[in-house]
Amino acid sequence: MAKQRPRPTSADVASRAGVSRTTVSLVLNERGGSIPEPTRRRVYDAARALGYHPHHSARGLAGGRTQTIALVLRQSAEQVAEDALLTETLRGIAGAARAADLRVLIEPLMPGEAYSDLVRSGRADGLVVSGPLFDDPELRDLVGDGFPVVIQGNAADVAAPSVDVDNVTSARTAVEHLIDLGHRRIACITNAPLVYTAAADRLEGYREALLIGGLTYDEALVAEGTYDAASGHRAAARLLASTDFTALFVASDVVALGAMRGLREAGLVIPRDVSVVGFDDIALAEHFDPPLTSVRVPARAIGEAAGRVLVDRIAGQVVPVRTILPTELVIRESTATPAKRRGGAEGGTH
Amino acid sequence: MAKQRPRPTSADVASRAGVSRTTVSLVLNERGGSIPEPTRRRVYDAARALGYHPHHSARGLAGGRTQTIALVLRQSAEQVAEDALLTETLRGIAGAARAADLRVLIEPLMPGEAYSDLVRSGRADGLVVSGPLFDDPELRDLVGDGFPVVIQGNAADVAAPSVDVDNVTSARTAVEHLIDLGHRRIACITNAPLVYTAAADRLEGYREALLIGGLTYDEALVAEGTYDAASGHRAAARLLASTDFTALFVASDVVALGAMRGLREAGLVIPRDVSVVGFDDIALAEHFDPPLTSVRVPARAIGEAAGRVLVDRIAGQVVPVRTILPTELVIRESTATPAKRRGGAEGGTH
DNA sequence: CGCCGTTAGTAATACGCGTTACTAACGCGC
DNA sequence: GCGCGTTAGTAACGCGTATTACTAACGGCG
Repeated sequence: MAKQRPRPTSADVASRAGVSRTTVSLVLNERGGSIPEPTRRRVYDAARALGYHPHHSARGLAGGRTQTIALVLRQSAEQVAEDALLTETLRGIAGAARAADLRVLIEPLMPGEAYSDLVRSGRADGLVVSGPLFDDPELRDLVGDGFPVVIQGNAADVAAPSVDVDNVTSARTAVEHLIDLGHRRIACITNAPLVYTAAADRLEGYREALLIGGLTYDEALVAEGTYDAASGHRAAARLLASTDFTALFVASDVVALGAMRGLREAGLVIPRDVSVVGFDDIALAEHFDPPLTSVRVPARAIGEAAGRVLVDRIAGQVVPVRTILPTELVIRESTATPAKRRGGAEGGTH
Repeated sequence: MAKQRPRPTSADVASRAGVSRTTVSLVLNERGGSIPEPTRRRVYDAARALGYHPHHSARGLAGGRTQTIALVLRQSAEQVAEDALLTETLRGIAGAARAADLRVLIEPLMPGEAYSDLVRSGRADGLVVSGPLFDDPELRDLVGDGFPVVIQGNAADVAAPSVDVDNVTSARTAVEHLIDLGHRRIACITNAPLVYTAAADRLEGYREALLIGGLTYDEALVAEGTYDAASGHRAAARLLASTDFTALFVASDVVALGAMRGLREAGLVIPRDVSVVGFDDIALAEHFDPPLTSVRVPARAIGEAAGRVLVDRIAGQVVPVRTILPTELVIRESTATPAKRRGGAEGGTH
């Protein structure tokens, strides 16, 4: 086995085509504007005949480019595991990268771990950083040094281009839908601890909707979820134990599924007793029981946009500082007008 | 901005430490067994002081190694999108790679697209190929040439080491659970078209269980799913329209969710009227309504094992041809003993 | 018609940077 | 004083790309 044929080099192609290595390089990189068709063809033919593929490392060494971008996952393991949209985003990035003949490296990076090896060793030409960042001085330095970085999510205080949805407005729209239906006691379960900007933003949207709707924000109606369905289950139980409400906004479909289970276990029927709105519109949301009203986040498009912005940035072009993609509230059967009072003290203004 | 300090090279480290580049290389790669501690320390100190990171491309060019493995996703876009376990597997691979100081490149490869660029350009030292392969001559050639490849899934006719679960036995166990509960009319919805070995194997497990249980295999009880929940929904509707059954084995949790919805829409209650068993045990399965009995597939462990085998293979060690990881049937509330016949033909009309 | 400035087309060469033979110097034991 | 092991240095190598250099053909002009 292991034929180990010795990799054709550009010199092999050159001699077979009867030209110099320079010409081979120029032709194959489509840079030799002045090279006539016949020569070109000879080079292509020779390359194909030999099965020549330029040696990636050599090319990287010579050109200072690795044709690689890295997707840095700055989230805990559990968080990634629950991120139903990550695969889609990844595909989007890969697609955009592929269009520019780049490839994608995955770099899970626990908080505290450094980017330096990845970047300083010249392994990637640019970074898509996914996930929240409280304060990330190393990342800021990187950006300050002019290294191409795109943030997928809220850029916070880092001066890099970002791609995201408008979490505040999206959440507001979702909650406004509940208000429009006539709900007055609307609870909220966050998708993550509030140190994460996405979570904070969605909660802010919830507040804004209440404000606009003339309702008062009540801390007792807010519970914290942590990425997974189990946390939604717990949060729902907590809320049910301490207060009552006719609608529930959960800032993540995954968490919402757990919450729905919690409601059911309390004997409540969705949407008769409680309406539920989720966030993300994961593929499964449509098949929940009942199908979940949710905010559709265009994960694939986010990935594509992030990839494209990074590619452009690497190419030295001017790129938008901020790319905000639209969301859409998908209304399904988990939301309805509140049931007529079943005679209880329902708190708040009637 | 863009300070553009000019990357320290090994020569910089060498001169700062007062040694030669050779010594730097030996020390930093921990290969110079004969270099005394003081020299070693000087090199380390100099490297740290300068923030030296060996240039990846240069290293690859010199050493013929790229310290990179590629995860080749040989599935359609939709399939990947629905693969709830992919993220976990990816993390497993990344973990194993990291432990050997390798990184992971993602390569979505539509059927028909070639590996050659990736491999012949020396971009990766090895491949984890995920997803089914009907007949893949190029992959076979690669393996024949001695290129390190690990198959995640059923290796089929390719002579590369593989990592997988035993789909046949796992499915059999799941269906046996239904039989043990007393079910006699057990339907099946596949997770994918049967050209995929995993799908075929799971169906085979279903058949075996019936056989062992003394039941006859009835084609009318089998419907084909295609990765997503919607297909499960359709398949369930089809089954309900043409036959009746008291239990349903769905070879994918995602598909099962759709099927459950279909059952519900037909007015059936799970598990009272129909028991359902899924496959994969995705994180959400526990929160379905009712919580879904399912076969737990250790996705993370599969990824880790695949990564580890590949790493060892690249290092030239002898690796197991086949690694089969155990599954576990997780029994939840979606399965129960069949209801006493409520008066005759159950065919959806009660 | 011959010379010169161009330009097109291709070649020669240097370079990027770490690794790895191979080589040399050094100190030690015998 | 010789041989050996230890320790460090020299030089070549891997392979493409960028830059500079050169050659031949071509057009214009005197």
